[in-house]
Amino acid sequence: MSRAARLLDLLQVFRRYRHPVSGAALAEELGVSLRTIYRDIDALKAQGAAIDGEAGVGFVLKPGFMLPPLMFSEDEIEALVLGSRWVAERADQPLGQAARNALAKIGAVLPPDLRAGLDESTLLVGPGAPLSAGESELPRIRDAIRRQRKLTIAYADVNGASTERVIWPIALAFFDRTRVIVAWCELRNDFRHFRADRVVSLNIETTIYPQRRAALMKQWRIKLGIPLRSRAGD
Amino acid sequence: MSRAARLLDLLQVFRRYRHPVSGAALAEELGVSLRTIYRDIDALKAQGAAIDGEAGVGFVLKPGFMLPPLMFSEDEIEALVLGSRWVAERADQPLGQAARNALAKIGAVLPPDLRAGLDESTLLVGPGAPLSAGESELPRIRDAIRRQRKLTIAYADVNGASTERVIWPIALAFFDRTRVIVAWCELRNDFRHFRADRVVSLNIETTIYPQRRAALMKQWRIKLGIPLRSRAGD
DNA sequence: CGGATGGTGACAGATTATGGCAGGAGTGGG
DNA sequence: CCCACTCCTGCCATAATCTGTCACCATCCG
Repeated sequence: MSRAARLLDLLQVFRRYRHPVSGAALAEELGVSLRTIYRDIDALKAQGAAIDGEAGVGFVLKPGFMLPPLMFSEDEIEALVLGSRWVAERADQPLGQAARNALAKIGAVLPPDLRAGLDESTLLVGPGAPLSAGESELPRIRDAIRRQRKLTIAYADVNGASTERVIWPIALAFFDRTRVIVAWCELRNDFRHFRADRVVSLNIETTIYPQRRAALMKQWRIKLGIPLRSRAGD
Repeated sequence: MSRAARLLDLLQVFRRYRHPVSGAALAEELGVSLRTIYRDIDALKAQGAAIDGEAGVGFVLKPGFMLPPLMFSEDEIEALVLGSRWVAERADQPLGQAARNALAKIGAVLPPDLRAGLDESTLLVGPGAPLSAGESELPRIRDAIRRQRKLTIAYADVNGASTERVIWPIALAFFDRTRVIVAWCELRNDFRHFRADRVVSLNIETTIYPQRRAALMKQWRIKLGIPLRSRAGD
């Protein structure tokens, strides 16, 4: 049996047992040495499996590795498809690809009658202006936001003069024609907004900025008087 | 990338494309040689995947599939949240609500660490122009499209002159500032686009229009020279 | 027919997987 | 405290595999 097959088997075994399983038991079940089991589990973890190993207990696959079946109303499906199409059309390439992947995954766990709605969806998104040259860095900007890393940018202001700044990026706002980075600016010691297309160069620092993003976000919202909005459930 | 990872990737690619994909395309997407793709597909088949290969056509993963898809990646969650926020901001009220509801359902099946990403998501959508008065009927228009019902509308053209028409609505296109109904117009006997904000009044007829929406859609796409787009990966 | 595409076999070289062993460290029970 | 059990890591030599390339055939389509 190939290793790839064994890894999938291993997942099935985990889904079968709900209780902790010892590595030795897995080794015997799969006909392979204990050392190999550890390596396989490493491999699965590397692919995002939430496998929990406790000394003296065993391994458990925490729920959430596989996508469970989902049920949506027709409106909800249309909303998801429309939103994903907009992302695919207007956001950066990796994010657009992610939108398509997400939709495909949802489609795979949808009951067949609803799945048709995914393909046939009748809500279209008009084409957007292509991202300008400077915006090829959007994926890295998103990465810096996510990991709360400082960013050194060369930024051309409205007059074309370029300044170099260290900023703490906390959000990325999508407008019809521009993308704007929301950040704390070390130069100004205040929140500032930077149009992504005016970012001339960009470097992600290794240092994490000294306040939590959520806290900064809250301050920013207060400063602008933006109520909590665009939340999942309100 | 390890082989096991690539096999899972391959499955996801198949889920994304719903149409036959050539081996060469897969090879390029996964950064591997064509021969290896054939070997990988063999491996997946050996594990029970129903992958159909036809000469001159390509490969398709038949929805009789296997393993449920993996959990969403961080990018995918961000894409879903961003898309839903856009819908909540720019589409009509019921659809926006549906977007939020869908997100809440997705949140319910997310493991805690990813769940946080859903709530804290840092991608924002700028406010859009509020829907104009005439667009309060968008939900009913969507309903007519979905159920393939004829629609009688009073439509103000660019000069303000109003005409009454019977149309067969097949899609609704979202632009930055306007929403446009794509329909077959009985008056003109051809496809026409109607700005939703110029629809003065609207009545959903009980009769289903005489051609299937999908067929009309195809004709419309051909007429406009729109390739199948907003689809996975092209 | 020609072009595109699926499918197979063979081979050499690169890469990876594997088992065994040694040792560390945390948990739970006596 | 000790002990049994377990997770976990590093190392290493050997075995297995994976991979790209090339050649060739089969099949479908216009």
